[in-house]
Amino acid sequence: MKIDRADFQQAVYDVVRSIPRGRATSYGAIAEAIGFPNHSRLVGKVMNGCSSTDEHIPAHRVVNSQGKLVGGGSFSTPDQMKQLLQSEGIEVSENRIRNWKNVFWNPMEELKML
DNA sequence: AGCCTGACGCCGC
DNA sequence: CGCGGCGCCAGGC
Repeated sequence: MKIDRADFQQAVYDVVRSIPRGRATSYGAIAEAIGFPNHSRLVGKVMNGCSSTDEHIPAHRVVNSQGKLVGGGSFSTPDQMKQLLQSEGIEVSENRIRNWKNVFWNPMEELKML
């Protein structure tokens, strides 16, 4: 099944905007939540363009499955992502979220019942 | 159409 | 625990 760019992008934004402050999720989790388990990379692609949109997307709350802050390159500075997370109370050490297990926010658990 | 790349993820070493 | 390989799919050349 082919994926509609706009639809996929919208779905991703919708999920990301639903991420509570002080929490974070992963690309794979988002992809799974919107029904495309194998499209984690596309989620990343979409997030790459998040800066190009007017929607205020908390892109900094999206990291990889290890809780690592990959993607800092799309921010003003690589540390921007880290700073934003820390300002929300998320502890980050060396480009990595501490307590990732606890900080992780599963979109499926929160959105599947909608 | 073929080839390379990428904000990923998992498994092996 | 870091590194590398492979799978994944869409997009740019």
